[in-house]
Amino acid sequence: MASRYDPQVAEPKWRAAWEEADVYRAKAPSEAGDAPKAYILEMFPYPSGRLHMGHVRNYAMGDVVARHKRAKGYNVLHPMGWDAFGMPAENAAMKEGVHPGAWTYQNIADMRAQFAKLGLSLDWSREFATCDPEYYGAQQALFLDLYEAGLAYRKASKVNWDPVDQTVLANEQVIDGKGWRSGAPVEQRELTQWFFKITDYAEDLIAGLKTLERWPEKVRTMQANWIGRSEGLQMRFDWAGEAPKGAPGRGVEVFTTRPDTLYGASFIALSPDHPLTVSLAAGNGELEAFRAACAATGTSEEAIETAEKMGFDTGLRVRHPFEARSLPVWIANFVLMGYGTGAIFGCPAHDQRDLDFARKYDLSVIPVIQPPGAPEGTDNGANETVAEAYTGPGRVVNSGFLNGKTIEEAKAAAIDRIEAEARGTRTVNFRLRDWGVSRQRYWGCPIPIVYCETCGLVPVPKSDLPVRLPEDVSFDVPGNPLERNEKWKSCTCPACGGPATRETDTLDTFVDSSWYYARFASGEDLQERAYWMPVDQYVGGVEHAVLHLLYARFIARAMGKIGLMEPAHGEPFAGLFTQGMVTHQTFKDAAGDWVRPADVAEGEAGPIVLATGAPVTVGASEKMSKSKRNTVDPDAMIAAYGADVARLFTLSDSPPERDVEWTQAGVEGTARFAQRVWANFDALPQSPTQMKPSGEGALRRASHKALAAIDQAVEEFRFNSAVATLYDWTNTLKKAAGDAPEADRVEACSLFARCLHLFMPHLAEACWARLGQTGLVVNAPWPEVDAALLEEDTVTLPVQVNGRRRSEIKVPAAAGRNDVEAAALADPAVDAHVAGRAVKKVIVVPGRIVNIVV
RNA sequence: GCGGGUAUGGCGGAAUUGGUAGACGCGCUGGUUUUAGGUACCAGUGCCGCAAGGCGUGGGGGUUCGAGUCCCUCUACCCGCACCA
Repeated sequence: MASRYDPQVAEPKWRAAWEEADVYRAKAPSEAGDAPKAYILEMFPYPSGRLHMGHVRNYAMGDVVARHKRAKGYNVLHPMGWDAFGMPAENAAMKEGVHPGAWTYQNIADMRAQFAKLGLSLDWSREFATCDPEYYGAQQALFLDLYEAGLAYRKASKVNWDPVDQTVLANEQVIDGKGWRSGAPVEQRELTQWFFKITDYAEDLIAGLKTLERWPEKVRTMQANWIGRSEGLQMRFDWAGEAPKGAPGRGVEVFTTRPDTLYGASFIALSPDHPLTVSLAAGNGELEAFRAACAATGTSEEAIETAEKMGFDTGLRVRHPFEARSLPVWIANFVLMGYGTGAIFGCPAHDQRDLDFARKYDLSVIPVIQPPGAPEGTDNGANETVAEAYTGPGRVVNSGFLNGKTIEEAKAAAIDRIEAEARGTRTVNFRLRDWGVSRQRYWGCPIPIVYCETCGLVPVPKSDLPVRLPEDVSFDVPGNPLERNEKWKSCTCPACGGPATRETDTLDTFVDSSWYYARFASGEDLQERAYWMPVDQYVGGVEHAVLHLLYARFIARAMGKIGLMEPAHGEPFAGLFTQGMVTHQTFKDAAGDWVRPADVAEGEAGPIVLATGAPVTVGASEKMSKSKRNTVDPDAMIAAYGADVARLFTLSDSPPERDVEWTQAGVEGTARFAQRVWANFDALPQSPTQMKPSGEGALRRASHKALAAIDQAVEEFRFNSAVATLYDWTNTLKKAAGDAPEADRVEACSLFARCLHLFMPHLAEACWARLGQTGLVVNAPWPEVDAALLEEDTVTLPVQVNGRRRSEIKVPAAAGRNDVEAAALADPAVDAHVAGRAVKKVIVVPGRIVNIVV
């Protein structure tokens, strides 16, 4: 009587066995022997309290890689922890009156229990939460080292202020002019803040991208764009005549990437926030009003798109560097203070913004680049009807000593001359700004600095770390509870013992996640850290392409500089894989409210709400979210189908980098697969033979081919293909049950169980035990492919006539070209299509195909 | 605007990288078991055609004995950045 596999019974049993044997603990470097190391890491979760299907997919992928490496004899580190600081804990505190710490640790406990049920190959002995004082204390020490090294500093600057969360945001956290968490329009405020000097590494962070061969091209490009390196010239336009009162220097400094178009310059434009603009505006009501109008323009995508070019003529003039003429100095709303020098020269013929501006204020347009093949004197800008600036390639014209040169030659020549005349220098500019890390929040890592009335800014001595968060805090009013907590705030100065106050800002939570991988690797032991780093395979969502992944690359370099990590590990993640989301069908009722997919049934005239019969409309399959009511609870799926099925489904239907759609029918298919697998093992004799298989039976060939295919697919992150091969193999095993020798079936099942274990570890243990194995399959070595079995004695070759498949022939694999050709020509179906015509050519690709050309 | 990507049956997708297109799964059709529904199992399923055969990987063109794969060109959609001089 065939038995069924019951995951509800089997899964807890095998998890207990793994735990008892402590199978997933990484070996210390000294115990690892000759085994190479593999550090496999998935982005650690925020402890929201509930696991979602996206987590399941993410961790299932990392688990496949970790198990594969373990089976192949690597010493694997596969840790897990919690990215535990952040706003949701404070929001919960405000809403429910619970302490953020209590809320967070309860969530961690809940999620740890959910994680346990998934049966992941995690080494929990290294678990920590970033809100543990041991962790944030070590982070405070790291901060002090950065301060010592000049990589952390304090300055007053305009910052992005989120009025809802009442905190400062980094540039990376402002999306389309809005706070990344609150969605509130961000305001500009002048505040004194802590910054990390990420710009010191701008060049290195760009250069390092080239070495990251196992990163997605997309992520590397996004980072390169974000850092925004551009080569050009910073130069001065000297004042024509008297310098304006209070103007620093001998002229206006501008940055340009197009020094080849200097002869096309027709105006200078300053940012509304340029220091010269500010000084000119003092006492000038009209200019003040202009600046105010510029500041009022929003920073959203739409506002920028539709913003009218606005200008203000200062009446000042500067000299052209190469020609005896002068240019007007304007103030223009489209010039950003935050990039370059906050001033530009305008070349309307070859820059669209400059052209828009010139047309509006009737400034001259001087074409200096002639497109290739254009006749002499072609108008590409001067004519007032031309509305598009020419930015393509060409030769320089109307440009004195630059005439006739290519754009690249002219750039070099112009820079050489400006440098020779000491008016400027070749410069590289970056878009990247320093990372503002101060947050006016409670639930974060306190910045270990005090302010003393006599000594000023004083770092907290390392021996006094950690600076712990106070427990007695209230969240009844908005703002930072640390700021209001006088008892915590006031302290004595470590230097003079006099009265002092603590820094009340905490660190951006992205600081927490930018070095946790190093902490997992070793705690404080730098030798062990050097052994494990870098992370060999990192797995996570693409939404962190510029935030977390850029910060982590920076901090890894900074840790190299201050001796907390090998400088060679400046790239912390040697391999990166960004997985797609889990989506699910959405439905709405007549009122436009979201309806849970589980409440929908197929009615006679389309989908209806099961309970009421009311019609619903079908929406797109979208990322699971509470607001759209299309989430699927992993716990419910584990209860219904088992963890193995939930895990396998998230990997089976789509390539891992793409989104996968959760469907009920698909999950049921996966559950059927699990039963088919078990049926194959259950069909073996009660005491399977221990005889070695021999010979070259079809089952043995098919099994070794499948093994090789799965091995390669897993290696290349093509998990969906590996799963398809497992399905296929299952069908093969079933068909072979009647006729293959028992020893061959046992061997095939043994290979199968070890492949299956990457994806369905619990079921694989049950299968392994059914084979009479006494050990655990998680400890079984990866099977060797018998290469001899991959080669066939006879091959079936398709035969084409004029490129169309007409027949197939069976020939010995070792047959020579002439024999294959003769066999093909002798085939009756081929002969019919040749139809007596003369054969011009026969192409024989050994082992592949025959093509007869007539 | 700049950058990256995708396009294959009713659906998700596969194709050893230039060599039998559609593996595997879902769905669907027919059958067996079942009191019935469901489950399970068996067979079939790219399109047109009774068949022979023809057509077929977003559109058009090219290279080749042979193209989903390489080249040119066009189109649609998705993602990221965006007044960065």
